[in-house]
Parts: sequence; structure tokens; C-alpha cells
Amino acid sequence: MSSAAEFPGSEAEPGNLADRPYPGGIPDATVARLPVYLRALYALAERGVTTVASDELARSAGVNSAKLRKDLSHLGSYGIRGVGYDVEYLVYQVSRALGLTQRWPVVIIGAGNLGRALANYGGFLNRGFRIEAVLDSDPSLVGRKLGSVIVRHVSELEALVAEHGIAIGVIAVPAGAAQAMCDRLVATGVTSILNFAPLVLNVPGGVDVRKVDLSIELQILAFHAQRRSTARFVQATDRAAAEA
Amino acid sequence: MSSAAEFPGSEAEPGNLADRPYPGGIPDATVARLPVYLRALYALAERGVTTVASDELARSAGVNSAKLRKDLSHLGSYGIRGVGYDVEYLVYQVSRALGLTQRWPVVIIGAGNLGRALANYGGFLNRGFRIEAVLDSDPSLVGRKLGSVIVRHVSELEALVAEHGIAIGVIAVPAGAAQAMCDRLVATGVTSILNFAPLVLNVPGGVDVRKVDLSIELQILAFHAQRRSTARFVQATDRAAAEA
DNA sequence: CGGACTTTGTGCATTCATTCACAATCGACG
DNA sequence: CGTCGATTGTGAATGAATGCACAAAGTCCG
Ligand SMILES: NC(=O)c1ccc[n+]([C@@H]2O[C@H](COP(=O)([O-])OP(=O)(O)OC[C@H]3O[C@@H](n4cnc5c(N)ncnc54)[C@H](O)[C@@H]3O)[C@@H](O)[C@H]2O)c1
Ligand SMILES: NC(=O)c1ccc[n+]([C@@H]2O[C@H](COP(=O)([O-])OP(=O)(O)OC[C@H]3O[C@@H](n4cnc5c(N)ncnc54)[C@H](O)[C@@H]3O)[C@@H](O)[C@H]2O)c1
Repeated sequence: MSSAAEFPGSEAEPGNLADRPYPGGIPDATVARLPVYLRALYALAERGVTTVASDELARSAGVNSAKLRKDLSHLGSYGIRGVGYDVEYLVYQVSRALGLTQRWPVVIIGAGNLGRALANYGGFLNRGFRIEAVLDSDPSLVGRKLGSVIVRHVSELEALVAEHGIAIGVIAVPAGAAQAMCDRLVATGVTSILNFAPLVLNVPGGVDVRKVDLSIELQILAFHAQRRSTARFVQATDRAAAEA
Repeated sequence: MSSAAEFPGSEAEPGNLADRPYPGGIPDATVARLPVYLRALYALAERGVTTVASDELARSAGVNSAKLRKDLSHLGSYGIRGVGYDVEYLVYQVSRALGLTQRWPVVIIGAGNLGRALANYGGFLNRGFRIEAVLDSDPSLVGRKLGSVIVRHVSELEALVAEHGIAIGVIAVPAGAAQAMCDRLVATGVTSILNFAPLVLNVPGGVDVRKVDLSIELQILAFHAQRRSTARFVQATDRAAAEA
């Protein structure tokens, strides 16, 4: 992969774009899509594609191509007009924008059904993240091997965070214990939290919480399903009303 | 743009609100928050609270109170000025808006780490959903009991969907098999899909796909974590530059 | 070397979402 | 029964996101 020097951006005098790549900040909506683009780019790279136009990349990412180009334009001007984007170079730029040039140490709290699935899952370890520890309060789980790590007791949380410089905590404990675990994470200096427990976590400013909530997703699906199934009925009602 | 049918008797008759509760449709952003409100309401109800003001409910849901009120106003006018909302009644109204007065039959495809965690999880079964079947292609998993159901072979998909009137499919198979499973679900008439596999599913119009993607969430966290950690550096750099 | 062709990057209009701020409306209470 | 404090519901202002459409900028080929 090597040097970026031969690509636009480095030579074409955009000021000190190299020093501070994303001056105006990247919109949240864009940040949320960058990982999708990144995945599509990896898939292309694996198929041996070296260059891709916004149109095709947008299709694999499931978005409008103008949106894709505008998103990428927030990172800099890395395309070549008339040609498209160099896949490998764009992978690098998107990774850099997302902060994936370093590998982030992660702790998972809770080794139940979900925590085990997460710890066993190799998918997000590959790129950008490493699970440094899995913790549980249940003594019968401590010592068990999950994926590549051994379950430790939750009392070791603070020590492990300090030792491994952990920046991201994943909460996979029952809802009743989640806020307390969150508080401990925050007190230890963790400022990025991924929450699976079904409640709204309370955190001070400067701490970033994202949630993954299956029930919510299902309920949103149910809403649309209901809307679709009543659409026919409403149409019929409308016709009846129009005749009256 | 042209279709006048989109604005159904807009100013003519506000009277039939009861007949068609949500005339203009509920904004997506609102739909996505209703489940959060619902959860907060259940928590209040369990604590014995019978009435709640938008301010407090908004706090437990982690949103601005004006936003909460506007969201709820899309369902109808169910508050009492000077008092607040009746918790039990609002639970009913939000449930109804989300389509949770019926119980939705769900099929989970894939009984691996994740599928097992989902099937064992009682959380979203309580309200609004029931797992009717868990399917896998691995014969050694077929017959195993997960939660309250027994794993069946994936070849039974079409029959089970028809038999149980399944409307929602959950995809928890490896990425390589996800699109094929999705196609089969769609062909069988399932129009609501929750996808855990890390790829963008391709579906025809009228089919609703939502995704849960842990890698994406972690990457978004990484972005903000990086931004926070470079903020100090940039500030220092700025001062240095200002002095030069 | 020049012109046809392709594709990016972005200005602009439009739509969607958030937040503010307050009149309208309610129960409570004297 | 009228006043008062509380709270809703919503116009209007602001801000964010989307998608169109096209000039600018490149490639490619004859
Ligand atoms: N399993 C799923 O599919 C699923 C789906 C949606 C949401 N969730 C949510 O994810 C969370 C975990 O779910 P699960 O199915 O793994 O639950 P689980 O009960 O299987 O596991 C929870 C684990 O957390 C441990 N634990 C409890 N208190 C703890 C504490 N204070 N510190 C450390 N560990 C503690 C328990 O010992 C247990 O091992 C829950 O909040 C659940 O609501 C799970
Ligand atoms: N486990 C996690 O924490 C996690 C996290 C993020 C994403 N995911 C994604 O969720 C999906 C499932 O993850 P997992 O950890 O459970 O994987 P897994 O390998 O443990 O399980 C996959 C299961 O699907 C079955 N399967 C394969 N092809 C099938 C087919 N055509 N029809 C039916 N079943 C089939 C396999 O037999 C296996 O039991 C994957 O796409 C994965 O990328 C998982």
C-alpha cells in the first residue's frame, strides 16, 4: 500500500490539509455512513478491484451517489475526475478519518448470552479493535475462556482499564446493573461506551454513549409493517368516503 | 409531488382523527423514539407512577421535552394541560401507534452465537413479539432446544412462514449467506427484516430492512474518541501557530 | 494534440428535524 | 366562581441533511 505521496491531496496544495485533515468537522450523518463505505471498499479490494466510481461504490453501499461524493468530500478531495477513486487509497483515507489507524482496546462487561457472542465474534476484531478483557460478576464464569481472552472478575475493571489503556467499554449486563457499570467506566476515564442494556444511560458531558437495542429495531419494523397492512384498508375507506 | 392523494383532505376535516389516528404519517425520527418513550413509561408504571409531565418523561428518555411533546402530538392529543400524561393511557396509545397491540411472529435464521443469544433472550418477547422458529443449516444444531423453541432446518423456512403467518425475519447467519436468506424471506412474503450480518442487503421496494451493526457502532465511537483525543493536540498546535 | 467522454466536487433548492417560546388550557384552591 | 400556577400543543425560527444538476477537471483515443 505504502506511500500516499503519488496521489492527489499530498502534492496538490490544499494548504495544511495533511496536518489537520478535516477542518470543518465531519457531519454526524456522514460519520455514520463512513463505516459502510469502508466495508464496501474492503469487499471491492478483495475482489481485486483497484478503482471505483462513486456510482458503483454508492450502489454497493446502498446510498445515493451524490451523497457518497459529498460525504467523501468532507475527508478531502481524493477522487480523480473521469476515473473514480483508488480503492486502496480510499480505504486508507476513510480508515484514517474514522481513527482506525490505531487499534482500540475494548472491554466487555458481562459474559452472559450476549457478552459471550460478542467475545467469540471475530468480525470486528480484525479491523481497528481488540477485546482486551471480558468481565463478569458471576464467580462461576470467571476463569472461563471466551474467544482469545479469559473472563475476569468485574472487580478488576479499574485495574484492567488502566493497564491496557482501554478507551471503549461495552455494556452487556442486565439493565439493573448497567448504570452502575457505566458510572464505574466513566469514573475510570472511559469516554466511549456501547450499551446493549435496554435503558437510557446517564453520563456526564464529554462521554459518548451509543446504544444497540434490538427491541427498538423490532418495534420500528412493527410500525412499518402495521402501516403497510392498514394501507389497503385505508385506501378502501377513502374510496368509500369519496363516494359518500 | 403531483399526487394530491398525499394530502388527504388537509384543511377540510380535522374531525375524523379518531377514525384515522395518524393522518399525515408519523415522521421517521419520531417513530424511532417512540419505543424509548414506551420503555420509560413502563418503568414509571412499575414504580407506581400514574401521571407524568413531559419534562420528567423527557428526562427519563434522554430527550428534550419540546421534542417529546411534538413527538406525542403526532399520535393525537393525549395530555392534560397543567397535569401531564396519564401513564397507563399513554402506554396504550404509544403501543397502538407502534402496532404492538398485536403480537408479531418472528423467525430467526441462524442459530450460531448470535442467534442463540437472541433466542434465549426473553427481553423482547414480553411485549409485542414472539419467536416462532429458529432455523439453521447445520444438521447438528437442528433439534436443539433454544429458549422456548426447537431449532429447525432452514429448508422448512417457507412452510413455517406460511404456517405461523410470520411477518418479521431476523438474519443471524454469516455475511456470505445473508443475501440468499433475505431473498428467500422476501420471496415468501416477509416484508420486515432485521439484519445482523455485516453487509447491505438488496431488497425490492416495499420491503423494510433494518440493520444492527456492532462494527459500525464501534467505529463511530472510535471516530469521536479520536476527535476528542486530538482536540488537545490541535489546541496546542493552534497556540504554537498563533505565536509564529 | 484536440475533442469527446466520464466522473468528481459542490452550489443551490428543498425537505426534514430540532428547538424555542408562548398562547391556550387545565386542575386546584380559596 | 374566578384567579393562579402548571403544563400542553404548536407556530415559527433555526439548523441539518438530502438530492439535483452542472461546471470543472480529468482521461482516453484517434
Ligand atoms: N441476549 C440478547 O439477545 C439480548 C438482546 C437485547 C438486549 N440484551 C441486553 O443485553 C444485556 C445482556 O444480555 P444477556 O442475554 O447476555 O444477559 P445474561 O443474563 O445472559 O448475561 C448477563 C451477564 O451479566 C453478568 N452480570 C450481572 N451483573 C453484573 C455486574 N454488575 N458486573 C458484571 N457482570 C454482571 C451476569 O453474571 C451474566 O453473566 C441485557 O441488558 C439484555 O437486556 C440482550
Ligand atoms: N456474534 C456476534 O457478536 C456478532 C456481532 C456482529 C455481527 N455478527 C454477525 O451476525 C451473524 C451471525 O453471527 P454469529 O456469531 O452467530 O455467527 P456463527 O458462525 O456463530 O453462526 C452462524 C450460524 O448460521 C448458520 N448458517 C450458515 N449458513 C446458513 C444458512 N444458509 N441458513 C441457515 N443457517 C445458516 C451456521 O450453521 C451457524 O450456526 C454474522 O453475519 C456475523 O457477522 C455477529
